[in-house]
Amino acid sequence: MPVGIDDVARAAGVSTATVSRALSGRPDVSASTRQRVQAIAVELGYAPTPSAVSLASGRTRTIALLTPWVSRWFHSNVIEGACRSLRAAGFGALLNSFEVHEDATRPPVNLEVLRRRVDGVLVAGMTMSPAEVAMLESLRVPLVYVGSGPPDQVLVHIDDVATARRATEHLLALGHTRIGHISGYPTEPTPWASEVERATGYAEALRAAGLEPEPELMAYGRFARPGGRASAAELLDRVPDLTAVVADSDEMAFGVLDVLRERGLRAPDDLSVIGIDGHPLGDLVGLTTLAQDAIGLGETAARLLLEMIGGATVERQVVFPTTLLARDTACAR
Amino acid sequence: MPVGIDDVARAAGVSTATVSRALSGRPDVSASTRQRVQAIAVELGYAPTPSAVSLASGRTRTIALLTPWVSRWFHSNVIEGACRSLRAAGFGALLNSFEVHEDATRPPVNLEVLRRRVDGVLVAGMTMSPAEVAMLESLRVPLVYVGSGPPDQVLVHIDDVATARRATEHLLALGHTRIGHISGYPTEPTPWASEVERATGYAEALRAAGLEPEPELMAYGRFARPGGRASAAELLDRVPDLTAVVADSDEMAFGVLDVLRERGLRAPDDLSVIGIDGHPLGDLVGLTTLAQDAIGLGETAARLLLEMIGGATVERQVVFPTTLLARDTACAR
DNA sequence: TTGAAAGCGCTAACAC
DNA sequence: GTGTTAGCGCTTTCAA
Repeated sequence: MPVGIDDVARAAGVSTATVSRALSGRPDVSASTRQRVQAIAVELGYAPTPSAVSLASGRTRTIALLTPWVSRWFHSNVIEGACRSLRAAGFGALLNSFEVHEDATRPPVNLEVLRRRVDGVLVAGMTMSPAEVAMLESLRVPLVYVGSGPPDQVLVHIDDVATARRATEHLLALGHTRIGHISGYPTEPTPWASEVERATGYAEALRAAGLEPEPELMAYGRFARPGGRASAAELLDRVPDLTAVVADSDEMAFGVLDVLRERGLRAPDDLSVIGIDGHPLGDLVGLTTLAQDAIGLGETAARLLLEMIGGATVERQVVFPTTLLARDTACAR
Repeated sequence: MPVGIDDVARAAGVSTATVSRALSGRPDVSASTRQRVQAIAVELGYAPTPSAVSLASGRTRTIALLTPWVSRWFHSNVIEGACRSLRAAGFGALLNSFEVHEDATRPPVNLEVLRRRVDGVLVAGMTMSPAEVAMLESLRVPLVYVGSGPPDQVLVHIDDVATARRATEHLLALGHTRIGHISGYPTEPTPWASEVERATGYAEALRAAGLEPEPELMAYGRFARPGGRASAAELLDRVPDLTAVVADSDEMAFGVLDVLRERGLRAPDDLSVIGIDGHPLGDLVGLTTLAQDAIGLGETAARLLLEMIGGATVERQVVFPTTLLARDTACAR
């Protein structure tokens, strides 16, 4: 029942080798033969068996999408964007998501499952340990990182240092001087993790304004709303004269607003809040934020990956701009 | 460099067949041989080549995830849940998302790309045309639908009729009599589409209260916020005595709130609003809604699919409950 | 430009 | 319980 390459070959009166060449668009086939073979393939409803193609050619027309979550705003949008590019190229995406514990430790990801299974890997919003990076590289397939990644790798991202600096400067310009920072994970040792870079940007802005970043102004919200809430509560309790806060993600900023509501406080009157992301629902609460184009990041990253798979050399870093959406949650002191 | 099955066979002093049997856990191998082979496989870092396994066995240990979007709340959570089950079973997910046009017409999905590529298919929050359903069935692999699907298929979902009825009843109980309904796509002909069922539930509730559902009370928001906004504007303009509205999704309800804000109106004072979904950010605006467990739906659906792939027969329908989250956007007339 | 034939790395009858 | 062997359905040299 399933029609194979030799059914096509027989019907076309050529060898299977010629069918293979004709259908995969290789140059050394006469135009007339190619047309005939293509017509017959369509007529017979022939489609190559992926595993046979992979086994024989070593190519899979599939890439791996590595991500810690799929339902968070950043990640789902990066995936959405990546799918767009992949679809256009007829590539599939093998979704690999990982259990992330509250303390940021994931079970060391077993990337062996990817070996010989994909033509490339897209790492989305995930800080890999050096061991994992090494493992990935041993796959010997093109690699693209989205959001953050080792500096010597192909990376599509925003400028995290500049973005956090800008967020902080926005608050400084409004006259705030006691500004908290809600970061990701407290123990993240990877220097290129976005939270580490954002902390740098925050500190740079403060210093440029003649202020010293103090440990008591730092809290860690693990990029999610509950963490944002806990961090805000912590900062509010610890720093009585706190007037503003920079959250490394909008979801954490929502958590900050939760605490304010619970305590009968209001943004921006009692606390100015600025987030990073441009979550589409931020406007529901008038969240001031620095917006990034996560879909665009994913789309671009997948496109680069496909080019690399095609043998091209691509620019090492693509930096996306960030847009200030000045809304209601930040105001002058 | 890549270690193959015969490297293991040689090192263990057995045949490749035995290695295959030992490693894939088949019964007819002596315990001692199995242990030895396993130890050597680990030592050598052997992992079977997926395409070779698939080609020889016909199994892929991969399922297809069909979804129109990945960044929408419902879909990303279903996917997240499905990934959890799949990960536990060592299965991969091939993500297939589709371009959906504003008018709900998608390019007829070419599911040929799935043939021989997956062991099963999970259809998430996507109304398939009869032709697509037929195509899917011709794949001859287990199929599970999440959200909505043909009644004779395995389906994991909420009771859409009952949920919409309950939402409408909630408003009726508050004294509302002019209640609008913001549905999905205006031209959806598939009887089992959630929006069709929800429209039924809405109508049932009205009739039970002695009211007649009127066409002028219906609008179509395509399940997204912009559509919800347009629908609300339309209803508000068309029905001067409108006092409440049921939105088929929380994202559309957010759009309704947008319009109210733009017009200087407020919920629930000027219009009571109730959504369906339980979007985690609904509480930011106090959205009253009927919540469903999208992650649970995905997790369960994937689990069922895996069981079916394993040869088991599973219950045809799994119906998840829905929870009323009575918050601020709905009040007595 | 085309064909013949040797694999790609594994599984599954079948035989022992 | 284990080995032998014939494929699985393609791609890709190599010859012609």
